[in-house]
Amino acid sequence: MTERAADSFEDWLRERLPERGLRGKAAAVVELLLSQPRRASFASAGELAQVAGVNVATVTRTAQALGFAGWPALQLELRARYLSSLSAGQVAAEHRGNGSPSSRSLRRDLDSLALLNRRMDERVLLTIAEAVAAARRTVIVADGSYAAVGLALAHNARLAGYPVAAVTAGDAELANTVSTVAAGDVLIAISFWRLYESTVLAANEAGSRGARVFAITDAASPALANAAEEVVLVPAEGEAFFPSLTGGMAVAQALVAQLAAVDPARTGASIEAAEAMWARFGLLHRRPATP
Amino acid sequence: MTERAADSFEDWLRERLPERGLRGKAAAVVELLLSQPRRASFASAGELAQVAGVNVATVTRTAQALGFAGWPALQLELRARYLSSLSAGQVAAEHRGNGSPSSRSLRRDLDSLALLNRRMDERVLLTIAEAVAAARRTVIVADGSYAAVGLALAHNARLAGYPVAAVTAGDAELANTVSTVAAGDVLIAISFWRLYESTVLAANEAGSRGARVFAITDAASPALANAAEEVVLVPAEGEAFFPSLTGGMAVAQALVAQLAAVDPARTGASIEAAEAMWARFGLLHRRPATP
DNA sequence: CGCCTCATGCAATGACCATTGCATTTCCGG
DNA sequence: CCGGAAATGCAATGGTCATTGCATGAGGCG
Repeated sequence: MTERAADSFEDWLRERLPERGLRGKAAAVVELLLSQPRRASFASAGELAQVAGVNVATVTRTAQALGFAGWPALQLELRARYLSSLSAGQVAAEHRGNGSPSSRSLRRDLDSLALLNRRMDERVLLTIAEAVAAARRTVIVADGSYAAVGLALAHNARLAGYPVAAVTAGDAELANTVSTVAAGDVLIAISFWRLYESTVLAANEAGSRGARVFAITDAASPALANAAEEVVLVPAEGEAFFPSLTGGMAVAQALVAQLAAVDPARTGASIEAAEAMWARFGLLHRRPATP
Repeated sequence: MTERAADSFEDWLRERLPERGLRGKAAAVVELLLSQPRRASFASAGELAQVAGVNVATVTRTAQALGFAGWPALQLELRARYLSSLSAGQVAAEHRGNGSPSSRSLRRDLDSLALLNRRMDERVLLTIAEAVAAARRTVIVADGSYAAVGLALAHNARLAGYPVAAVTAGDAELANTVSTVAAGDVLIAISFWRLYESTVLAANEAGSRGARVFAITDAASPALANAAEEVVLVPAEGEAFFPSLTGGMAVAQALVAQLAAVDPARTGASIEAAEAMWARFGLLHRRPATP
């Protein structure tokens, strides 16, 4: 979907909300429709319910709260909007495979990354990179399967020469870490699909202690958006049950590239030091000479 | 669909026809798939049958004649191709950003992922997924920044219901783990850019103990290729100093998608158990009502 | 024209779908 | 804290789905 189309789609959907709003589970369904429009276009109410962690009846009732007779009626509208947001291509994609789950997964990740490229406001990435570069230290909060993105970001940011640590090992460590956060620090909260309570608490706590807070997420969760100075939205719609971390990893990669450009001399020196250490410890396998 | 995309789609479909061809009604179904790809992407077999003037059983049997298990399997492939044909032009046509490091990084990751989609031999992913599903247990070796990919793969494979562990914390732990590897196990070595000596040793050792060894890497390293039954090549060229893990993450995602399809009942039960546990521990944030 | 093979329709079957009434849970306001 | 209203889950229900065995029809060949 194009950026303008996405705004229009979201505006349209939010206009249909009842005046008193929606509570917990129904709101989760709406967020899922917004963050996974492709799935919403095809999936059964049962599948949507499973992904959103609600009962199938709630999907039906949410559709009705939005002014439709039921799920099929809502889905028809969602599908039409989703398809019309895709423009007719002028260049054929090269199609591979026979529709296996793995090839579908790769294709979906490609689509998500294309969307990410179109949507990304690089000033936000620049803001975050500069905040990290200027920070006393940076804490990245990421748990469960999101930990991978947090770890990669922290590891490479450290290689780039900055004091960045990822907290991925549970609530106790997170609480201990956040209790030391102060003004001058940066906290980056990474959360896709389902939002951990502890992540929200950490973001709010860090903010109230004067740290700058940023979020990398796949849905416009008000709880996290309220806590964060900037939010990076990343498509994370995956094949089957699992959200895809490919877009998140690409954002982590982009952030580090931007961070490395803030002070090239500092980053260069840090990398040289790391390389010297690798050589001293004999960590790397000697590649045979190219034939 | 564009003319060239239609030719490719049509070529693909006609290649799947049985050698002796199709007669009357089945041929009408195929013509309908070609002439109304959007309907083919969404409609039930019953609706297609009605439009084509055939019995619903003929739709199923035509799908089977084309090499699919049934209508849903064929439709999934048709849908993926139809959507790709709509969005592919966007992948190729739109270029964003003014050359900042972050936008160059995102762009490069998109190109890498497009390359990965074109090159990927999905039979290799299927082989690995089936090996993991049949294994006594699976060990993923990934260190340094590659740890992120290993952790994500292990975490999601466990969610899918399989005994998979990642070793990411250094040589001592790796040695201890490999010393327990035996026939019936699987070892997946993940290594990009620079190849850790310990990774090569672990792969060789596991192989000599009778385990099946697979590698996910960005270069055709003879040392690792010799040790591995199959090698998945992933473009990992990143912006600036750092290799990009985006392609690696996409492959991990694809593997888990394939793994989840090996025994859907097992994976479904595992996910249900995990969800019940999340609910019991009150881990997930309740989203507030949307205003 | 007759025979044989393959294609196709009919109908039974099991699975999944969406909806809704009732009971329970949750949230908000006093 | 309590009560009431709304949200939500459970389960029953009727409908639609896709598949497949059996019977019949169609087409091709001798």
